[in-house]
Formats: sequence, C-alpha cells, structure tokens
Amino acid sequence: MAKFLTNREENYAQWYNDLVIKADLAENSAVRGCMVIKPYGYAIWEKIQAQLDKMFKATGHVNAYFPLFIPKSFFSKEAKHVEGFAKECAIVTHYRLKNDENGKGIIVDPTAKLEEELIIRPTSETIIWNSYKNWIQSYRDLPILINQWANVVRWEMRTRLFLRTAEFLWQEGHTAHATREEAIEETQKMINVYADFAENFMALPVIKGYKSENERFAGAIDTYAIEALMQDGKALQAGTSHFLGQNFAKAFDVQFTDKTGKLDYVWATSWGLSTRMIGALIMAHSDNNGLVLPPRLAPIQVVIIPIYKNAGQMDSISAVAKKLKADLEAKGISVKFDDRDNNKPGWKFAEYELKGVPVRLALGPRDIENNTVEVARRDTLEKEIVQMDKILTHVLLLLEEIQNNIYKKALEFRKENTFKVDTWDEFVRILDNPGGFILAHWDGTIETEEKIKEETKATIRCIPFDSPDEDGKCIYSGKPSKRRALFARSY
RNA sequence: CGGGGUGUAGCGCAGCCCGGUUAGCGCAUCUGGUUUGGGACCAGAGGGUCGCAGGUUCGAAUCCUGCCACCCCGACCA
Repeated sequence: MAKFLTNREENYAQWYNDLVIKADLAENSAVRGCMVIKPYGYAIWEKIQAQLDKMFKATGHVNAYFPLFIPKSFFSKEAKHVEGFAKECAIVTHYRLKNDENGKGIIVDPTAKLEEELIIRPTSETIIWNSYKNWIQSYRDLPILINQWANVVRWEMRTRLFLRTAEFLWQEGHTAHATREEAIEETQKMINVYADFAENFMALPVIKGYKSENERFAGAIDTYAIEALMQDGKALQAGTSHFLGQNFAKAFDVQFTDKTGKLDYVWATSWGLSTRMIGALIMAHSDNNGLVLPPRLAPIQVVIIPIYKNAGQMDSISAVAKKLKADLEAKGISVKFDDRDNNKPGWKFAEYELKGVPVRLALGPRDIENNTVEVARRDTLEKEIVQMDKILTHVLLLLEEIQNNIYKKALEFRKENTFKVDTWDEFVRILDNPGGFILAHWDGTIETEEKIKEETKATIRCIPFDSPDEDGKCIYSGKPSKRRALFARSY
C-alpha cells in the first residue's frame, strides 16, 4: 500500500524520519538542529498540552512565565547544574546589528557588547529560584506550585526530529516546599501524573523508577523517570521528575521562617515533559502504512470520505455526510469531511492511513441506497459495513476499543521484550538480538555502570519502583546486589 | 571535533570521469477534458543565480583552488 515509506523492518531510523516528513508532522528548518513543527504535528502537541495542563491544575498547580534569558552568573550558582549544561548552551553576547562599512550586508555591532552574557535557557531552575528568593519569607508563602509552558535550547551535537532538537517545546514544573517529605511527595505525585498520562492518553505503557546517580538531572538529589520501550527495542525516557533537595535554595539563598520561628532553606522539585513525547507516540504505535494515533490524542478522530461519480451523487452523499459529521461532533468527536475534488478516494484512504486517523468512514452511492456506512479502523486496517442508525454508538465504542487495543499491543510487545538476565553472556547477546528491556542485578557503583555502558552501549534506564528485594550477584562485577535495575540501549 | 557523503526547478534525482546546441527526467503546480468503492489518464503550460567566490579555457553544471551549508557514522544529551 504505502510504498512511500521506508520499510520499518529494513531501516527503522529511516522509517521514522520518512514518517515524520510524509505525515506532515514536522520538517528540518533553515536553522541547524531546529525543526519546524507543522500544523498537524502541532495539533498533536496542543492535545498533549491540553490534557497535561488539565492534570496539573487538578493537582493544584498554576501556570506562569519566566524569561528566555538567564544571566550567566545565575547559571553558575549551582555547581553540578552548570557542569551538566555548560557544554550545550547558546549564549547571547550582543544586542545590536549595523550595516557593514564595506557595504556587504549586516554585522554584529562590536560596541553593543553586553556587560554580562545571557544564556538562552536550557532549563529554568536558576531564573525561577532567583525569583522565588523574593517571593518566599515564611512557611505561609509555601508551597509554590508553578508550571511553565516554554521553549528551551540545548545545543545538541546530533539532532533528530522530535527526539532531539536544539530547540524544543516542553513544560517545566518548579515547586517550593516547607519540608523534605512534602517535596518528595510532590516528586512522586508528578511522576505518577506523567505515567497516568502516558498510559491512558498516549496508550504508552511505561516503567516508573529511580535514575542511577550517573543518569540523574544535574543538580538533583533524586530523579524519577518513566521509561518506554520503542518498537526497535530501544528505550525512550518519556518524562522526569526531580527531587532537588535544598540545592537550589542554598544556591539562591532562599530561606523561610517555619512555624517554630526557625530559619531553614526551602525544599524544591522540578519536572518536565517535552515534544519528544510526539517521537515516542510515533515510534511506539506506527507501522509500514504510516502513523497510528491513539484516539484520545488524534487531532482528527474520524474522517468521512465521499465516493461519487458525478455532482448529483455528491449532493446526496454530502447531505448525509454533513449530518453524520454534526451528529458525531455533538458527541465530542473531532470529524473531518474530506470533500475535496482533487483526489480520488483511494488516494484519500492512503493519505489518512499515513496520518494515523483512527476511524475512516466511506460513503458511496451503494451506502446511500442501503442506508449504510463503510467503517475502517486504522490500528488493524479492518473494514466493515455498518447500518446508518447504529453508526454513532458504533464509532464511539470503536474509538474506545482502538485506544485500548493499541495500549494492549504496546504492553504485549514490552512483555515479550523484557528479559530477566543473570549472566553477562546472555546480557550481551540479548542486547544485540532482540534488544529490549533487561532486568539484571547491578552492584550499585558508577564504575560498573560506566563499564557496562562502554562495552555494550546499554545504560541503566531506571531502578523500577516495583522491583522487588532479592539477593543476587551483579551481572558485571559479581558483587552482591539486592535489587534488579532496568537496562537498555536508549534514545 | 574525527571519518564518510551530498549540494542542479517546490520535492526526489540524472548529467560531471571524457568541457561544446536552447541543462534533462519523475513527482508536484496551472489550464482543458475524461475519470472517481484502495495512491487515475490524456493534451498543453509555467517554473533554473547548476551552493558561494575565484581561476583555467574561444567556451565551465562539467576541470582546478578556497569557502559555506546540510546529511550519515562516532564522542554529549530530554
């Protein structure tokens, strides 16, 4: 059918790239490493935003906005934090251009040099905590539960549409608390919100766990993550929530008076989820015919395609289609009636399969005569004929079923590609074929983790929250271990 | 930053080795007509600083020099 895509089995990376372009989600821009998110791709992001925003507000958070620029001096206040981001910063040094004296275009005006350089935010902890310093004096000012929807810049050496771009869109939550316990509770709450969102809206099963010290966010005491498995057996970090302890409060001198009148530093968390999620969505569900979108995040949930030979037929089909569209919309479903005359039905079928529209309804003269609709579902590509009077409930149920089915399929895939491994040989062998998640014992040291990474490119994705206590031996060093970690090669 | 590759119409490419009519093909676009239940067909039309700057030559997309950009493979990362 869709011979326009590279085969997923032949070249997974190329398939992914083709799909992003052909489905009209995004394209490379004139700026190195930065993408243009096209309307269809952005519509998915808007759906993600709308749902997450609702969930953040339901858990007591509010939105605010902080500057894109961060003074260099702010950045260096938390030692680990700078170290982590220093190598991928874009820096503003001047504020004016002028005409070149030799008449050759425009140049940076050397007299317009900034006193202090500005960093384009790679993340906003520093600029936000600088503000929190002024906002917090007493325990009565706490907690602060703020989220920001923003763009950030990380000057990555190699980029890939959605998965890693030099500029990306995300949300970052930054909260301030009076006690350690409350901050930890917040960190956990938000990783649960992310997992809930991933599983119930993206139809993406995830594993929640702790990051190893090596993989932790720069400046965090503890990082929790949700990890998902892609169809090529590689892992993708889909969201992170950090317990920052008092690190940033100390760096920015944010103290408060508690109920007993004692002065203490504020406890912090931060948590983020980015446009990378769209990459996860694509890689987790799609096939050789194109995207497969979960109904709850699909910009178009149902497309209606007319099949006709002449204007007379089109008139009667159009009347039925418009009524059907209105009825479905009244049930809260987003519907597109594609009555463009410049493409044949076959072309449209292929087009909407490529774009992952969950349900397709075809209406032709036969259907008008028999009072029926042809219903096709994107996830299985099955077609059936449904009586017009049953179509509303049928579509509603079908959308739910597709949502559940693609989740089940992804979960099944993850189960089949998660392995408990106890020997080094097996570990190496499984990583190469078939790949996937590997649960193995690890001695808990950074040295071992790095050796494993060097030799196999596999990293510890997380130590799953639900990983049970059990005695074992580290797969690499043979030293005793009490718990299994989750390993994989990752994006 | 190291290794490899590519820049020719909106997109994908051929031409370059071996210099020589008006730079070609497919897709897309526009016009007209026939079509329409799984990516239609015919006829016609428009669209080019051949990445940039020099050089060699009677003549350069083609040869030489320099530069720039992008892509792929490694080291960094959500």
